[in-house]
Amino acid sequence: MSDETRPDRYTLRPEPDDRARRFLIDYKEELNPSQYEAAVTHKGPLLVLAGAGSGKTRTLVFRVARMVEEGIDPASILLLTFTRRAAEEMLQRVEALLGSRCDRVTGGTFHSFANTILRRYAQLLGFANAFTILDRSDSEDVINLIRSRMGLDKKALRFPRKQTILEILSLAANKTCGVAAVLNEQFPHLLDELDELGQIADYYRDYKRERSLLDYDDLLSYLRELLRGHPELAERLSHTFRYIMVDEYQDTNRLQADIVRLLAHSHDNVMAVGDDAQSIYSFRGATVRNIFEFPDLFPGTKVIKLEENYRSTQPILDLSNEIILQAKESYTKNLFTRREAGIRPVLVEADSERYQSRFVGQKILELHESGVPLPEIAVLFRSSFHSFDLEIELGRRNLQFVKRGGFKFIETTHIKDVLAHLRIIANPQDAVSWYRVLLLLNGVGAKSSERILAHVLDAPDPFQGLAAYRGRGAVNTALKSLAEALQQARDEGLKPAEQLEVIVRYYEPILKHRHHDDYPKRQKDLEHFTIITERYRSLDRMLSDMALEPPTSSVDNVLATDGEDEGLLTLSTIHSAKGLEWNSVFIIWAVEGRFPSLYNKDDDELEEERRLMYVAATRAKENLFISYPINIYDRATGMLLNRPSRFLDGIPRRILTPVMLMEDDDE
DNA sequence: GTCACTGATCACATT
DNA sequence: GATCAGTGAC
Repeated sequence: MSDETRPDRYTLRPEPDDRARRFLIDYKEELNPSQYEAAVTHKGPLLVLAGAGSGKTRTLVFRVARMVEEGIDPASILLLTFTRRAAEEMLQRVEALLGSRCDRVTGGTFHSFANTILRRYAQLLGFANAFTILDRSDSEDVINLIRSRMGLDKKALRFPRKQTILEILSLAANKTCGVAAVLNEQFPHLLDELDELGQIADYYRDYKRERSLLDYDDLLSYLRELLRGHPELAERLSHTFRYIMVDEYQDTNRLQADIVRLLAHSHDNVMAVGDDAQSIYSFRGATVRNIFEFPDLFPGTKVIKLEENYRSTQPILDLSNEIILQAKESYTKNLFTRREAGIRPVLVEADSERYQSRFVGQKILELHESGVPLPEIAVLFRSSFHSFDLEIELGRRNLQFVKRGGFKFIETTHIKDVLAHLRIIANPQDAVSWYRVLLLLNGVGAKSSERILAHVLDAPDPFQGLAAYRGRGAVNTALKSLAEALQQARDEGLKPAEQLEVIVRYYEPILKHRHHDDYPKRQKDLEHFTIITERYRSLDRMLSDMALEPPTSSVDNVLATDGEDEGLLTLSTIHSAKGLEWNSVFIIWAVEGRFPSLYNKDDDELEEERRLMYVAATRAKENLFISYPINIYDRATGMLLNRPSRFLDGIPRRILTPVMLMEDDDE
C-alpha cells in the first residue's frame, strides 16, 4: 500500500499541560525532550539514534507505558530485542509503572519470535511443527556428514573445515546474498571451491528439510519465506502486531530488516533504536548500513537523536569520545553529560599477565572496601579465554563472580549428549540427534550408525524400528538398552525433568566410560541440569529454550545459574556486556594482538574492533581502568605482544592517565 | 572393513 | 578442551 492510499486517521492530540494529567505518568517530567518525542510518536516509522548511556531503555519503557495508557492493546505491541533478558527487563519495568496490564506485550529475540510463529505455521512451508532447532555445533555435525558423503574430505587439496563452511553458508543466509558473493568479499582464497560449496549448500538445505531440522538462520529465512509466500498470513500478523519496536538495530542484518519490513507491511508503525557507533556483530552478517538504510526501507521516517549521556562522568566520556573520534568513518552523535566531576580513566601497564591479574584483584577489593558493591563492578575482555588467569586470582582472593560469554554450560559434551536423547523423543526424524546417540554406543562408529539409522528412520515408528534392529553381539545389547531407555522416557505422563532423569540414568555408565577422569564433575552438571529443567512443562518448549535462550552463565558458573548476580562481581566478554553498565569497569588485555585480535586485519574489521573498545569504555559510570600486560609471547602465532592497543594510541595523558604498577610484595 | 585409542595441533565474538 | 590424522586391534 502506498503512502497515499493508506488512510491515516490518527491525529496526535494537542497537549496543553492540563491534558497531560489524564496520564498516570508525567512523561515530560520523566524524559528529556528528545526522549519524550520518541515516547509519544507511535504512528509511522521512527528511527532513534541513541548514544551509549542516553537512556534508550528508559525511553522504550516509557514509550510502551504511554502506548498502553493511550489505550493501545498491549497484545498488538511487538518488542524485538537482542536477548530475551533485555526484553524481560524492559517489560518488568513497564509493569512496575503500570501493573500487569502490559503482560500481553510480545517480547523476545528475532529468533524466538520466529520460532513461535513457525511452530504454528510451519506446515505451510511443508515442515512438521515439531521441528528441531540445530545449534551451531549440531549444524557443524551435519556439514561434516555431508562433506564426507560427498567425498570432499578425501580430496587431495585441502577443503575448508566445517566451521568455515558453516560460516560461509550462514553469512550468505543473513546477508541474503549468494555463496559466491560471500566468497568474493570475505573468502577470496576459497573461490576455487565455489562449486563444491554450492553443492554442500543445496545438500544441507535438503537434508534439514527432509528431517524437519532448522538451524538458527533457517528460523529467520523461513519466517521471511512464510511472510512472502503467504500474503494473507502476513496481513494477519501485520494486523496483530501493529506496533513494532526493534532494539539494537545496528546489530541486525539484511534478513532481519526484510522481516521487519514484511511484518510492518500494513501499517509502517516501526520504531528502530540503535547506535551506529556500537555496531559489533558483523560476524553475524550485521551491517551498520542497515541502520542508515532504515529510512529508505521506510520512507517518511522520523529521526530522533539521543545525545545526552546519563551514565558516565565527563572524564570517561572524554576518553570514549576520543576512541571513537579516531575512527575512519564518522558517527552521527556527540555525547555530552552534565556529570562534570569524576576520576580520570587510568591506563595500567603490567609486566606480566600475573601482575595484571593481581592488580585487578587488589583494586576490586579496594573499591569494594570503599563502598562499591561487587555487582557494580565488571571486568571486560575481548575474548573469553583472556580471563582465565584472572579467574584463578579471584578464586585465591575469595572473590566470587559470574562469567558471561564464552563456552556455555549447555554446550558441554555431556549435556549435549543427554539432550540429544530428548530431542529424538520430540522429533523422531531428527537424524542429527540419532547419530549422536548411536555413536555413544561401544562398537558403533560412523558406518554402523548409518546402517542402523537407515533402518530406524524407515520404520513406521522409529522406536519400534530400533527395538527390532538386530545387531551383532555386544552392539545388540547396547541397542536394546537404548531402545528401552527411550521407550521409558517417551511416556506421555512424564514431565520433561522426569524424562531427563530416565535418560541420565541410562547415560551414566556411558559417561563413566568415556570421561573417567572428570566423571564426578560432569555427573554433578547433569544433576544440576535436571534442576534447571524442572520449571518446564513441555518438552518442546524446553528444547527450544535450550537452543535459543540457554542459561546465560558459562561453564563453571552453573551454581550461580542465570545469577541474578546477587552479590557477585561480573566477568564478561564485551559482546555479552552490550547494553549493560557498572559503576566500575576494568578492561584487560588492551594489547595489540589480543585487542584488536590478530585475526582481524582488514580495515573494516579493525573499525569494528575500535567500536568494541568504545562499547567497553562506555559501560563505566565512574571508574574505568584499562590494563595490559607487556612482553607476552603468544604461542599460537609466535608473536611477542609488546604494544598497547592501537585504540589508545595518541590519547593525551590528561584524558587517559598512565600509571606505574608498584611492587608491594605480599607473597 | 570398522572402531577405539593416542598424541599433536589449535583455540574470537553469538542467536 | 576439542578435533583430527594415524595406528593397532578385532
